[in-house]
Amino acid sequence: MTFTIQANDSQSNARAGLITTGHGVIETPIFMPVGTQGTVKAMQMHELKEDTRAQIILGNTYHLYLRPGIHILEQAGGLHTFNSWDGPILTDSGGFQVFSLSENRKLKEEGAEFRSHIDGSKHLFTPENVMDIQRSIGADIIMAFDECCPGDADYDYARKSLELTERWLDRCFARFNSTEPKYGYGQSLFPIVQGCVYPDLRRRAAENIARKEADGNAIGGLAVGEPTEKMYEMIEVVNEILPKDKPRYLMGVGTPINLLEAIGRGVDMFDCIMPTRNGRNGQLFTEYGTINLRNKKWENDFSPIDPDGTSYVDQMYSKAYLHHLVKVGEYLGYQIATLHNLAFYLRLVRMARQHIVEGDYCEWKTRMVRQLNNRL
RNA sequence: GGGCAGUUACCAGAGUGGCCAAAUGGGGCUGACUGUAACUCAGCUGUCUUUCGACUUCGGUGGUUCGAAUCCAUCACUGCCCA
Repeated sequence: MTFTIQANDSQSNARAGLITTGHGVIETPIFMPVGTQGTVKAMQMHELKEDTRAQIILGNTYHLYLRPGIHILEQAGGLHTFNSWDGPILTDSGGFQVFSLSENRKLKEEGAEFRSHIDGSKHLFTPENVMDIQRSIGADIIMAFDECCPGDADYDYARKSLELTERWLDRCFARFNSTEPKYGYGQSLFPIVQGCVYPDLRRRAAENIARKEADGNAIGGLAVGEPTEKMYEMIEVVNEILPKDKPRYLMGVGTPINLLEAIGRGVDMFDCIMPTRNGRNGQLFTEYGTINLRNKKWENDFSPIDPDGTSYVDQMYSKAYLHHLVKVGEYLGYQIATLHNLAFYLRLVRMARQHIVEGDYCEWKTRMVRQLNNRL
């Protein structure tokens, strides 16, 4: 995997670049749709590729390990052939499930012991087997196994959590470096900066990770309950230290405004469930603010879903029709809303990229943030 | 014509003397959702009031009772059964 920077913004830390993987090139900054269980919910692969113009999607180690199971993915020849997505894939390590399934797990030095949310069965995730599993899934970018520390953790907890994550990281690299890809194309391991909202912990974590000289670096443990300003502050602290010539991935973030703010602070990659889940729950994102489709006000608004939208659904269907589909719970409603939202997120990062290249990113961002804040 | 069962809020439906403005679903309105245990979750849904609270309700009317959605009488309507 290689990363080349094509343009730097003169007024901010924003940059436009190209990531080259075994499954093609990614133009950054980029948003990566989340496809936890081997599918971006409600989306066909051709819709992802042609209509939302996604360039890379996510999968999740924890979910894919439970179902369909690693042996099936190996028999299939990896996730790409299994799900028919021929572009790049990134897998999360299960570190986020250490956080979100915290009632069903036990942390130990060796790893995290989980109870399956499906059948209650016990499983142990270690840095080593998480690397092996991600080798078997065959993602182009695989993530270190970490503890995603809650945003409101106290300093002592955050420090201990970070120390564990750092010990796990060394074991991740040891395993990763002593194993080979299984399907004939390269894989890259991204370490994850933790440290909660404490600048000194974040700095220490970033310095440690910078020394690993990984193909790319991730910032985790943000947007997990801390104030947004803290998140921005932590991104600044960390990006001072993380190598400038490697892609930076802000995990799990976020709102359209979060993306623009983070891009301005030097982040290149994002993923978030927001466009997909919120879409299924009736929220649309547009350049002029968010729309709650369930609201009565849309029942007789026959204007297009998004006159500025680039996906065909934006012009084809009216807000009133989509309001109806969402209200009655029709599958098509979830599909249209998801497609629109993903297309919007991808268009947003393309616009960001273009303004970085053209050199007016900051002015554009200021204008956009004001609009995006609206509630329509 | 006779018998039986029933009539509760937008709908369905519980409640059969005080703990009832009345369970629970659905529907409606609003909100939440940030590396997906999420097509999920939360709040509100008689009237007035920000809250406390006040007021008006359980087919109609009239009773019994300190007190009635709940008991009695009667009328109306609905369903089923027998002629």
